[in-house]
Amino acid sequence: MSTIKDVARVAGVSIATVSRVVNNGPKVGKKTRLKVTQVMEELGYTPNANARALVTQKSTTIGVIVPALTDPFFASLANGVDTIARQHNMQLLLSTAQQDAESERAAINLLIEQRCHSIVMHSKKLPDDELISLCEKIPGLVLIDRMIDVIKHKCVWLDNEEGGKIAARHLLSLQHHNVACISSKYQIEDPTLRLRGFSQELGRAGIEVNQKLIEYAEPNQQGGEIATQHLLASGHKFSAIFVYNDAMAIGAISTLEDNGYRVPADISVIGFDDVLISRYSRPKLTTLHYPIESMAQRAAQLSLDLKSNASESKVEGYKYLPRLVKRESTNVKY
Amino acid sequence: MSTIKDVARVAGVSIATVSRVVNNGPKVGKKTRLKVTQVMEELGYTPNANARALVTQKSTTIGVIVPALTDPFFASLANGVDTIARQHNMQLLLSTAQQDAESERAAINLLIEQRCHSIVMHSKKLPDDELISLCEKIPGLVLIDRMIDVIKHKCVWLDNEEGGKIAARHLLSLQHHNVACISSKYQIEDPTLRLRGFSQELGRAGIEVNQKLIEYAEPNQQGGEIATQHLLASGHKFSAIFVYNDAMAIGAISTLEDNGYRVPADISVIGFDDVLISRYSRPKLTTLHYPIESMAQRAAQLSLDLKSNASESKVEGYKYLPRLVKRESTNVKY
DNA sequence: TTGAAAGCGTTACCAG
DNA sequence: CTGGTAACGCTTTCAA
Repeated sequence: MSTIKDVARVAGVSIATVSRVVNNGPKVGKKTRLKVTQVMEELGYTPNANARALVTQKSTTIGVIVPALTDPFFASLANGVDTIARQHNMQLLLSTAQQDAESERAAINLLIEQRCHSIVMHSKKLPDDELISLCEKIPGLVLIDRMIDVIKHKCVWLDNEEGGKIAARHLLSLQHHNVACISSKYQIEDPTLRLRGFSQELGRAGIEVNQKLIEYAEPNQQGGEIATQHLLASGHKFSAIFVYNDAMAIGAISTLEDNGYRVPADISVIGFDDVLISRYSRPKLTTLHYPIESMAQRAAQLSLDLKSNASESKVEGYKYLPRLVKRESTNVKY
Repeated sequence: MSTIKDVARVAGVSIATVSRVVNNGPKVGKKTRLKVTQVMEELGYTPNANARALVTQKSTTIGVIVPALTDPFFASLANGVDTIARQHNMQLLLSTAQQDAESERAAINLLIEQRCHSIVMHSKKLPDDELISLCEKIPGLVLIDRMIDVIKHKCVWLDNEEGGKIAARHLLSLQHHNVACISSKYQIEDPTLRLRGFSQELGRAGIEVNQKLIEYAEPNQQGGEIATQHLLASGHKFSAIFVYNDAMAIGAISTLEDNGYRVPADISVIGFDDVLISRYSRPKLTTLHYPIESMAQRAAQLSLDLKSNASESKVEGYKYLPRLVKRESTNVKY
């Protein structure tokens, strides 16, 4: 791979001149510029970004940390960051982290080694204090889907509690008073908050969620199926289910129908996230839209801003609200 | 951000020694090593990958070029590469390309600038010759989902034609003799090959596909809906449809049902790709599994191999076969 | 308008 | 076992 020196030699100029041409620098004779351009073409010269980054101390790369791209939710997240990256002629450097602290730590370290311009990180497992000191060390670091009060201004998150409330209001408006819940067995923040908001709002209407009608399972389709079987087996009556996410909701619907219940005629089901499949399932899923792609764009933009004018940006952080998407899986209680 | 020099100074040793410690090099006194490690910790030192790459001429990054991560198909592709990357302690550098030559060209250039270790590229629009010369220039470049004979050994692709044949055989085995086809209006390689294989195999059974029963549309759900409307409106009889991809197939099913046809009782539908939604749709989609994740892993591994022993590897390239996944949308003709 | 040279943070070779 | 030093490919003063 030819270097700037090769070009300089062949073109009969100094490397400084070549550099100027490459960077569209000013003060280059028209003839020189032409000659150099020609030689670059001829030699197939491509500048070395590493060398550039080294001397300029700036990279054209935005780091992203997510669990895995196979999950459409995280693919959208990455895609959102990519959108912003492209607008700034930058590229994504992806570092995937398992769902454990050690792995998240490794992922961020790799990104630091690469000296990314800035970083958008999805971290559920690293403790607050570690994230806080990381934020101190890395000006362009932004946390997505996580809110830590001290570093609020570097966070972009969803109001999960409000999501639960919206779901509750929707079900209430459809006259459902006996509601079941299917939550994630991994009681990290999100499921807890959603459930809390949901219960609170029902409480305001004078309805208490029967603890026996709350099931905890793996947050996937199968988990939804199992949880629903339990619910059904419990013998308690309910006319609607608030489910932790769409995959579980689809599992729930499938089990419900297998047991002779029609959705939404007999039982209403509401999911969360509004991932792709919720539009393809039958019946189409009523769910809460999680604007992850916009949030990711916001996060990416924020990371860029933080890096450039590390001083200002008095923003309080960005809190997003989920939005009810009424489709077919909920209906007024018959 | 502290550098190797800082560490050396504080630890009272030379940078050469620090470098040895960082790289777990041999010949370092136990005490020295301890001291240095300590200082590194203290200063929060992280080696600079750019500087490293510059001097060692090797990067820890694998480049990937795909259209966009929002498409689950490409997300899986990226994920496959990531899996291999992780096994080798490398990271993904993502460069997204619109579906046009200029954009693909830009994407690959960015990756070359970054001096990735190797590259897995999904390119549908760049002309063969350009890709061929690119392959000459970049030892670690591998093409996925594309087969160019001259550089076969750097390609990983699916046998689309065979996919069409498999679909034909399946439908034939279910006694379907009047079949319609829905193809993509973008007659790039894939749809053409699938259709060709399909027709050929039917031909072998003495059945000719009625040209009036072939529809071309946008390769998405809506396209599938529109194409199906046309099919229905044409007045021709058919008991099965071979659809270009799953999204279109789902659209087809939905239109069919809206018009009073039951799937598969009245009409069978077979898709292609086996993306996530095909398992969630109702009825669950019979389709041809496109092993994109394995293929991506293979491609990534190949790119790594090509780079290390550029000489050997007499492989003829990797051709993958789609596999029939029989679910619920096809059935024997009543 | 151009060139010379310093230096970015590392590695790796050669001495000691 | 340790240190000195020449690269790696490039940008950016400073002079000319």
